[in-house]
Amino acid sequence: MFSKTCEYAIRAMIFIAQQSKDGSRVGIKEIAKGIDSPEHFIAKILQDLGRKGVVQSLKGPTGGFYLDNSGRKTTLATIVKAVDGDDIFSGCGLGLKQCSDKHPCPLHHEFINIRKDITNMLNKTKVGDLQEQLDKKLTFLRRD
Amino acid sequence: MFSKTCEYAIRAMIFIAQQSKDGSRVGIKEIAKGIDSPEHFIAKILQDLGRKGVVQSLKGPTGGFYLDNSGRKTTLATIVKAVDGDDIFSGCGLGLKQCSDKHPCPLHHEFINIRKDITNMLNKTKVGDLQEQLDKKLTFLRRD
DNA sequence: TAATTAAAAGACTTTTTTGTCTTTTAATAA
DNA sequence: TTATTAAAAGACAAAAAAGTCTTTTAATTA
Ligand code: FES
Ligand code: FES
Repeated sequence: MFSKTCEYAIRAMIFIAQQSKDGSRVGIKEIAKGIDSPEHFIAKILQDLGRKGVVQSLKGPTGGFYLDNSGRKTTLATIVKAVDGDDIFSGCGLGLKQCSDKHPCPLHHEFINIRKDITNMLNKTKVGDLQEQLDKKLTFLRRD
Repeated sequence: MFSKTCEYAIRAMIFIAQQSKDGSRVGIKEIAKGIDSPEHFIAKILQDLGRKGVVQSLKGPTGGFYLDNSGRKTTLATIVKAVDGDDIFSGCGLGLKQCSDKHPCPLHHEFINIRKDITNMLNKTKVGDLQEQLDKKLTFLRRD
């Protein structure tokens, strides 16, 4: 469904939302442990998201990654688009060069319903909402 | 959603169902042209599906790939499982080592609905059904 | 201001996926 | 039964994804 990069990105964003809700920042090492990802790999992913304005960061002592209140309203769709592009939102399920109602592949009519559900889900789900459930220990970002 | 290999496999299966419905066989070159895929690549994919009993073939002159009436009832789920494994049917959407109701990731409750829709769709859709729509020129396997 | 801290940047490696090419095997037809 | 045809098999190669390591830059703190 999503690339490994994108899975890590989403998990990291939720973790950062949680750890920085009091206005503090969280470092790469803590993030990597918190979501069980390779440290340098998630660093690169977050740098990329930083350049795109999806996450915020600060260097130096007491530095790290954080999300402000508006960042916590970021939708999963924003993250997925930034990392994986918009293939999942508009690409053909059977790999035709483009998806089209006028020139549909055999799976088109079934597929666009599912694609719409995925799109709706990603558009409506905000990082902050997921973080709240995490706070209540209702969900988890790693398997211990 | 699916790997390139799996996309080609599904398109090839539908094409073979169409071209062999009169009891004849269709060669690799024709299949590659018909679905716009690399010739040697789809050959390997179909050999693999052949070994797994998902498609039938015959060597020599007048040889090629074909599907009998029972093969035409093959579901997309069978093809997807044979090629991509069952990640899409049971894997965690955020990449946790395993998906579980007891230890759900933040996306779990939203994700299992979509996964169920995908599973239902793949289980109910048969190669022969898709081939019929193709015959009526309602759908296409390539973009010209 | 100098030392320290932590992200940013970028080069590099490994693994997986995707794609290509050549040789072998098995079927048919002359 | 020999020549021909087409899939099977398997070795390679290229590209993309995933992961690692080192150096640089920009903050903070002493
Ligand atoms: S054309 Fe394939 S999903 Fe739309
Ligand atoms: S645990 Fe992630 S989808 Fe079920």
